[in-house]
Amino acid sequence: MPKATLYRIAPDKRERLVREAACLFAERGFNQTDMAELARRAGVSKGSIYTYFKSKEELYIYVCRDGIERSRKAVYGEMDPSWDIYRQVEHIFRQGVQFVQAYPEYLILYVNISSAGMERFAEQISLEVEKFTADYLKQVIRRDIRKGIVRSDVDVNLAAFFINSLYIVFLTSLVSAHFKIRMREYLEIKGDIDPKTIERELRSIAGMMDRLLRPVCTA
Amino acid sequence: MPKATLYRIAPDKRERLVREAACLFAERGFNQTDMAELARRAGVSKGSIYTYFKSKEELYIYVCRDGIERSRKAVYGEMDPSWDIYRQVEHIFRQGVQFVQAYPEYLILYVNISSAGMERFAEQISLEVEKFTADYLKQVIRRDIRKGIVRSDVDVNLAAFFINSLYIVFLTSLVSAHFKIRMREYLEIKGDIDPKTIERELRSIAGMMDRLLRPVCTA
Amino acid sequence: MPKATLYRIAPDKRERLVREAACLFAERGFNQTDMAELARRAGVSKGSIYTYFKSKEELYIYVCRDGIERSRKAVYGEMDPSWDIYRQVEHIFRQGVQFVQAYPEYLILYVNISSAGMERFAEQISLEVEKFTADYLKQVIRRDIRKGIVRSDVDVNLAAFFINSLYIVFLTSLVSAHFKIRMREYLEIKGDIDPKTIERELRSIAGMMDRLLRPVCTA
Amino acid sequence: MPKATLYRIAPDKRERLVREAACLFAERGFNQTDMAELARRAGVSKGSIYTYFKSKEELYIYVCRDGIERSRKAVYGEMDPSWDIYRQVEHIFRQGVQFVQAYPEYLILYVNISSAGMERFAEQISLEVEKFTADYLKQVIRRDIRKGIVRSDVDVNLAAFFINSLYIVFLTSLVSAHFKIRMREYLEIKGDIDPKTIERELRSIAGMMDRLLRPVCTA
DNA sequence: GATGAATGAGTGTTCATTCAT
DNA sequence: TATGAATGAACACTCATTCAT
Repeated sequence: MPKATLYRIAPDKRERLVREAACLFAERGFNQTDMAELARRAGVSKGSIYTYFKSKEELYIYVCRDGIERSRKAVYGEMDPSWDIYRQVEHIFRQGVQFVQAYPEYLILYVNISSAGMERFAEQISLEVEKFTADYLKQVIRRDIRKGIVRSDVDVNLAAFFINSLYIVFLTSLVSAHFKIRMREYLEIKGDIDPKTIERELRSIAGMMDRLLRPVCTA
Repeated sequence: MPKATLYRIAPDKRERLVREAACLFAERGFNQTDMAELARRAGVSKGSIYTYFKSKEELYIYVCRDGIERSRKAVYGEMDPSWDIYRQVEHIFRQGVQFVQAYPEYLILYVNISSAGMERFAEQISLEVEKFTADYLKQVIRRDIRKGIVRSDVDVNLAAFFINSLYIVFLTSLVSAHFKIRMREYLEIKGDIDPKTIERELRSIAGMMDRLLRPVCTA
Repeated sequence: MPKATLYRIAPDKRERLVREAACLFAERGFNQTDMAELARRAGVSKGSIYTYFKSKEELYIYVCRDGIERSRKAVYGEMDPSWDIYRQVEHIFRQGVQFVQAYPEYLILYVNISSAGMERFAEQISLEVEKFTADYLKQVIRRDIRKGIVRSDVDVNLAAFFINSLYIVFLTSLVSAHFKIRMREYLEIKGDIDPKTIERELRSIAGMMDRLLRPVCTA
Repeated sequence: MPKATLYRIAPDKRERLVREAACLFAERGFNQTDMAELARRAGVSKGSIYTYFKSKEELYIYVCRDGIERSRKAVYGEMDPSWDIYRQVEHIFRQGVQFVQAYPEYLILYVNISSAGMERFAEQISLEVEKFTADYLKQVIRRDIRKGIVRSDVDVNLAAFFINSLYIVFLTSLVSAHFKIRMREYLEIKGDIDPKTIERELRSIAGMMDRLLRPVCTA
């Protein structure tokens, strides 16, 4: 979707532009981001951006897709598909936390797609983000039902939906002002949300997964 | 925070303005909402709005708070506090669904507070929304632990956090373009998200609550 | 020119309105003065002002005229017309300084009539302010030429013009930001313009008057 | 202070903009000048103006400073510093008159800096205008005292102040509605203020200078 | 391919004045 | 007579996009 020109310029330059765009869009939101400011930050001219992308909208979509890819690589990249669902989910959460702390901008972009007036972006992007994770989780759950390590009466779709919902809320609580305040209130955290708290949450989420999916041990 | 004038005008007029504002803000987002269009829709002059509110921002905050109040009334209004947590949570979800279907704009406003560039609103509003629900849920859970109908090893804060997270994600899936697509993908819903599907989800959520909180029946 | 209503209200109220108007107009200028703010400061309603005056413009003119009258009373009120021109001019300057320090707003209003976009006010007010002083000075100078205490080759009109010019510039140097800076630069005044400096200037001006008007003493 | 862009555009375009701005600001005053109208008159777009200047205020200051420079060139440009103070002052007045008749807008801008609500401009501009003239006059007066052609008991600062005051009032009488009316009243001028009257005034002012500064010829 | 000057529609807010009560 | 809610034109400034160089 970006113009061919984008791929002809120095990779460094492209990377810088795309990264600055992600940060700026995440900082201000789509509408409030000024193409001139972006150009300045990225060290290119306003005109140049328009030789790479047809419009601000196209750039935005490109940046979002790029973010999805990066996060997927970070989260699923080093995962062994043979692990059981419990280990995989824990890995996903842990990698997600790490990615989000290094590159909060991409989660912010993800969250923004749900906000008012962003429907046109949702139409173009949402399905591609969600399909991958949904399919992935469902397939592992199904496999582990067959293996007998997930209860057989579990509704696979709902389980996947539920796992991912928690994932989203939890990660968003690390980047959005609102969700940070919310998490602090619920978990009665004073001061910063530190690694220890996060670790505790992660373990507790693992516990929940167990309670929900693991067949009851009947002696 | 709004000017005293707001309370001196005909209630009909005030209601219309505040309702139209909610809908328009939810439709377009804060920044993209044009005060002139709002005035037109509400049947008042642009100048008048500024005799009720100091600024667009103040109006926005007023509308958000008003929405919180309305939703609280709808959700908690007819609830009997003596019910057990399971019944109360079910009631909350059911009333939430109903409210959100009648007035989706207010949930959209809630969701928007998490988007980029809205941090200043989060600072003013988030705590007041979240505190109420957090406190409420925690207190009921605690009571029901004492009553022995909730497992005593449950982390109260995390349980409340978890219940509310699901509540938010589920309701948002009924109003946001992105979350609708996401839910349809996860739950493999073709066509509209109909009452039957919702009912099924609600029951399944109830099941989850049970599994998570109910003491294991050891014979 | 103001409406009859103005004279039917309590004198206190009228005085307060007219005084606040003078101060506010002097502070902000005609165009930047907000009738709502004036109403607030004067403790009356916006509507009321419009029952006393047809328009902001009419009020402005009224306030200017009122200021002229007040300054005239202050400057010429206690002057003995039988004094010679030298004594009278000194009295005028001295009283002018005093008035301007007590009520700087009126001189500011006077100065403003010369600014861009105020021509319509000049047309209504300038002549009435200037005529009085011009006539007065000329007549005293003429009388004192006849008395032989002013040189007979003096151009009466120019002398009056000159005296008044100095009067204006000197007094304006006590109230206008620009003219204060200017006077401080010329007279190398550090810090505030204090009574001592003013007194020195006044004496020096008296000296100038003498040198210009007094017949040369040929022994 | 203006943006670098201003110096990169065609000089014609810049000159036209700056001249139209001077005229319009002088016609309407700072606050009443509409940037859209200025753009129209200058034959550029509103947006363009903002690529040259950060704000209306910055443009105003630029125009004022530009006017000061132009007037200085016109008044002091062809003056021989070796002339005595009498000849120099006469030259200054004469050139001032000529400049003001060709470009009345710049004197109007100067006068406006003294009006209400313009204090922030005074703070930025007044000193730079006044310092030059003040220093210049004082230095020539001092030199001519040493030469014996100015009385040695003259207060140099006051003399400079006085000369410049007359200069301002006289020139302003040629451009401001109020001061025109005033001068006509004092000098009993019917109809226009024509070159003959001006010439008469100039000579009379020269006479005053003599009387004030020239050592009394004691035989 | 890169630049950055030019554009002009768009927007939040102000404010003199009116008029129903 | 007093009030203050209502009005809507006005206005500074922004910004995505274009295009000549």
